[in-house]
Amino acid sequence: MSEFVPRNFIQNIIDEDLKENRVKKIHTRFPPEPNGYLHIGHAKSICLNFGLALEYGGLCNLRYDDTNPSKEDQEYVESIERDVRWLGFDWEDRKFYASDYFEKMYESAEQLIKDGKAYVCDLSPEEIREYRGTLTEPGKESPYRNRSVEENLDLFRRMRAGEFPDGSRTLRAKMDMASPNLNMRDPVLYRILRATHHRTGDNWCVYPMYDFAHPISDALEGITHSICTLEFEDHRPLYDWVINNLDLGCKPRQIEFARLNLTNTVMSKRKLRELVEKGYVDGWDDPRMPTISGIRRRGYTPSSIRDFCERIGVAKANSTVDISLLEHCIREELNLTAPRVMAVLRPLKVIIDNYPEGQVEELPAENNPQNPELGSRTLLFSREIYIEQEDFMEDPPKKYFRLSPGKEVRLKHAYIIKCERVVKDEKTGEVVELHCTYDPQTRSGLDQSGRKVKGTLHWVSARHAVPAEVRLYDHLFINASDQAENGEQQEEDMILNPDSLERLTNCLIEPSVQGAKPGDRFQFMRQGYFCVDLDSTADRLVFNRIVSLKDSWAKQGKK
RNA sequence: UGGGGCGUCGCCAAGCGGUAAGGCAACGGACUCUGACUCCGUCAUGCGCAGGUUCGAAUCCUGCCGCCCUAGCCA
Repeated sequence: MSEFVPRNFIQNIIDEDLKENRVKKIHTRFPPEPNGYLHIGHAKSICLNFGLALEYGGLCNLRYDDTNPSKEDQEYVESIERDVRWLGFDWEDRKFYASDYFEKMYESAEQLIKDGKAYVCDLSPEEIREYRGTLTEPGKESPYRNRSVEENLDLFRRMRAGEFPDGSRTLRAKMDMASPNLNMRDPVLYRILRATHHRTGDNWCVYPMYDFAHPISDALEGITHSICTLEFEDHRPLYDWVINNLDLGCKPRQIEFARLNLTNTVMSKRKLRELVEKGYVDGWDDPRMPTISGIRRRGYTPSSIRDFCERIGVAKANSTVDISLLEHCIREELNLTAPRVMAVLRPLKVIIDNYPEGQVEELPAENNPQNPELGSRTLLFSREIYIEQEDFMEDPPKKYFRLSPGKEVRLKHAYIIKCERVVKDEKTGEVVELHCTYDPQTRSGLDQSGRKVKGTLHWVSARHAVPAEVRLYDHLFINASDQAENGEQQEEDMILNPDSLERLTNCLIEPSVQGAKPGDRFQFMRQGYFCVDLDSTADRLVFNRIVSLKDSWAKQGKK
């Protein structure tokens, strides 16, 4: 984990608020709408809000912003809680719902009416739009704007009582139809909506709008810093208006920051939903998805995500973080914690002609050279083994230091072997088998020969290896206008990567992985970090590639 | 077009008038029984542009330019 912890502008604001005694103890909240699955962009917000509370010895609430029953569902609240917990944060007994405050919000609305600051408007949605004006022209006042307090109160109560059809009337704040900020042109506070709410059922047929509900929820919970994304910047005057025109005993401060964008993926709920619904991925938790559930299934650790969120920083400039930073974070952690194991993904048979038939040798192998505490295991070596197809080339390029005819390599933790003969399929010409000889003097740890070879290969014993399926993942999207020097990548410029998943079903892995459970992580030597998938069964393991190892040889090839 | 916000290395991002942190990526090299890891080195005379103030400006002022948000009874 990095020790580098940058201070961001929000921390500066909080420091100032503390210093000036505007607040004594900070209190934040993470306010998702339960209408979809959380993604890594939400993780940034979660880490920010809970992280700030932790850092300053304050509190952070979990609060569902459930003011629109037509879009929300209980299914989502469960997944949200699982995800926040998985990330390592705890809201203790502070799980709230905006819907908990519906009665209080309703009372607040009546108070605004009594104060002459809100009115019931009979304009249709289309009319409201017309009356709102445009970016350059001021709006017109609603003909219902000057109803008496009594009439407004009566109408509003009857709205609540269900006397009017959906959409027929609204409660609006009396602000300024000429404001250059369209949000201030008498915004709607309440609408009539007959939909069953996931918590309040059919108790209500009027529901508060976000702009009214959010500041009230914040104030009621004693939130000191209400952190949201940039698009709400224009709503801040409205947020403040609600806070200042109601006596809620608390004046939270709204602060906006830039949401996270990542290269090679999409983040909008709409596009993620589309991937799922059109079957481009297997579900919300498909390991290629940037959802928290997808990332978790892929094999990322919570700590690597927290590290990532810390490293990307918090600022107000729109930005797109290179996904290689995320990959760096998980590699860095797993390098220290993941046991190493040998797995052959695309097997090529090797027969060691001078190795005694039927002999099996036990070879000791450390589980993690970076971390001796992870101990060691015993490998089984025999006459027939498998190596990786790409570790042999009949006609190798310069600087290829793997196996080729007449050349030598070391088998990791075992012997140096030499390739003597290549057996090919007569029809296809495909290499099907290699015959090699080994040098008994070169056994790892006991090597007296003093011989040096450039290449070291991973391998498995044919008799002892266990079969497995391995799923290789690549970026979900590639940039169509690839490597455009102009930097920032737009979601629109991206096309689905047709090779984002490669399923290998004939993999062979050393027997020590037997008994591994879903979620267990390994480094497959020379290949990458892998995680046992949920699809594994008692007799067949399935692995997800979390991330490959860096590969400077592959990079050579691209030049 | 009104209003709001933002422009510091390929990507993030510090910096708050005293002479451009750091991370990722990239590129060299060392080491290596993982072409991994690790280590060493390179990578902004420059902070959107142009003027101005100042002994001194990424930081202050003026004017431009570019990008994002905004005309839901969504959040």
